[in-house]
Amino acid sequence: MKQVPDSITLRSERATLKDVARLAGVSDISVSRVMRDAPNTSKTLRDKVIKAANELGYTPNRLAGALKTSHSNLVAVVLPSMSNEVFPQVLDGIDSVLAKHGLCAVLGVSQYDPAREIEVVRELLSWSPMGIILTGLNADPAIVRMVSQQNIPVVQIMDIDGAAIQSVVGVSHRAAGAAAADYLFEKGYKQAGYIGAWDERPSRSKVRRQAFEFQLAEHGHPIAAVEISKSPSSALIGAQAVEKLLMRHPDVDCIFFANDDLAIGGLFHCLKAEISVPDNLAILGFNGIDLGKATPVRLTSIATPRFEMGARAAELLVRDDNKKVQIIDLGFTITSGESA
Amino acid sequence: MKQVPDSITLRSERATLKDVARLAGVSDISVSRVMRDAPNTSKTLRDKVIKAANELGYTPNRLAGALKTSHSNLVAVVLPSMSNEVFPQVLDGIDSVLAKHGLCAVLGVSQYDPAREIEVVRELLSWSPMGIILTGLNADPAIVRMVSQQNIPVVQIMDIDGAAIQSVVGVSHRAAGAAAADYLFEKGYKQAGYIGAWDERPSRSKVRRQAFEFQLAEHGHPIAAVEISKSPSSALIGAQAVEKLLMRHPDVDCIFFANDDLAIGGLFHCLKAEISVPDNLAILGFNGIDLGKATPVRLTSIATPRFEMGARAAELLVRDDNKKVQIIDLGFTITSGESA
DNA sequence: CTGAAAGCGCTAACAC
DNA sequence: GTGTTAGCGCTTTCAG
Repeated sequence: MKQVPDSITLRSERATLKDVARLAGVSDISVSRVMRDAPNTSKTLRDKVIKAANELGYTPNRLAGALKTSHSNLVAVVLPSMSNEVFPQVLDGIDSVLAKHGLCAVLGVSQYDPAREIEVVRELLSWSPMGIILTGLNADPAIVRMVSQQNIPVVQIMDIDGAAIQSVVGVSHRAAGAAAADYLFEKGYKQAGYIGAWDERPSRSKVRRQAFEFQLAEHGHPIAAVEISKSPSSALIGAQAVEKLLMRHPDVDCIFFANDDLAIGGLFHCLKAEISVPDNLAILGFNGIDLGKATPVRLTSIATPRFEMGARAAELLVRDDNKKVQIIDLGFTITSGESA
Repeated sequence: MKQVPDSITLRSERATLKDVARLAGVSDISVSRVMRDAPNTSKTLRDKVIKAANELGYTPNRLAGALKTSHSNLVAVVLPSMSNEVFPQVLDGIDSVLAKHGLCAVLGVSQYDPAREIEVVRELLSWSPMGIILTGLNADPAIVRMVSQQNIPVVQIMDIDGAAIQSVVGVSHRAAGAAAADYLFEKGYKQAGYIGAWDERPSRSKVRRQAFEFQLAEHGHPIAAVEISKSPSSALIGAQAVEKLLMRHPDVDCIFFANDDLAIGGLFHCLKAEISVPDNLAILGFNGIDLGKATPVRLTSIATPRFEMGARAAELLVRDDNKKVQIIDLGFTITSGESA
């Protein structure tokens, strides 16, 4: 089959460093040096190279560069879910810092599936990222092994209660659960309920609930009712759960929710059913999302610094030069709403 | 400086294909074939290779593979923002499809900054992604040039009103704006207001507003009030904007919002200020987020298929084999709430 | 300050 | 079915 000669077709293939070198009349390596802002390049050389590069619309091929140097500007980010607002905000924080440093996030979403998480990590590591961010501390041994072999910085986020691979940026969910119990106790509530969702797949929510229950018992008022939905969290599920819980336990005077989505749904249910909040029923959320500041009855919640968590994790990756392992507890704050 | 001999230290460097080949007693290429499920490999060979690979914890180096073949399993995804719930949901849809095909998203967030978007695209393209997903149709010429040079499938999402680079998956924001006007007109409202935010940085919102205004005028009831906040969208801003707008234009009987965050904030304001919705003021949102289904007064909104938009875009990238350019209008639906 | 040579780890194209 | 050869595009030596 006769082909149209390449020299005549104008369809420009991606220019390589060699092309730039030829056009600029210098050697390959000089182009490489200029493109990387390496030292030892004269102004005249730089000008020639940059002119040629622009003319060709040259984009360095990071594949080749990274292969040679065996480090890339990619950062592997493994998150369990994208469907509530928590992890996008964490990712936003991560990206905000990576962007400043010319780094790039490669994303893996495990959907809370441990087997899938292993595959995702394997996949991401095959790109020789310069670092990896994992969610949670309960990483599978296979994951621990893989990331350790790569000799790159590892930061685990969200949680600080447990054994870390290297560095950690998170909050104590055990402490948060206990704090919820303390808060409600101090406010004088005696019949606490708890509402969760998605069968507690996010294991951190389970830890919070258990700490909550434990601390309630310590105060002498053990938990009165627990309602865990099978569905993923949403306001609608929260509303339904409150209705269900109150039906079975009308004496409950306060509810701690696994997250604000559920809590806001619960709040909406009360508004509609004319249950006075917090007088008839107090509502305490978890996460401290912005929306809670705008509800007719402002939501009281345990606020976690999600954006900052991502940002700090990314910062740890970036300047891991000297200082090694760090455990950073970002803490939580109880936001003063009107619902509890 | 004397170094500890490598042969004595146990710190395992990352195993290469060669290492596996040596251990398995076969040639490099055989390992390569097995790892890629390439044809022409006997069962015995496969067993030997897989055993050796597992023993060494071998992970293929995609950098090298992609360099050689000049196509990777990376997909570049460029989004303008991560801070509301729209784009995370789109990303969720994208990832859900990519994951099925062993592909991996490399993320770039432009923060609605055109200059930054160019840099982000350049950065992402330098990784030779197998395809790229861009947000919106108003791509900078520099971006058009760069992606065109790469000879990879390009899918632009969110919008369909305009000139595409290749394929498009989105909705017509012009039509959505007009539909909002029609809907409110048919319901009998005569004094429409509009509330937007963030100086209309998401240009699609501006298109909606303009179409809304145009269509209102067509119906003989030109827009009565417009309030565009400088702050990013949030429920709080929506509440404040409604208050401000009503102060200046007490006669307004319905408001179309740039998005549901603002609309829900507006709704909350009305609940608090005891403005009856929709009797005293009708509220129409945009996006159709889940939360609107749980509010005490359910939100009427123009729902867009965000997850599906991402998913369909990813699907176009994956099986772009034969069929070339496609323009997919996913359409919108007016969700029947109680607020308008 | 600039260039020449070598090779990162993998895989297409061809032998056998 | 399996192995050999060559080279993807870049950057790290090491010379000049």
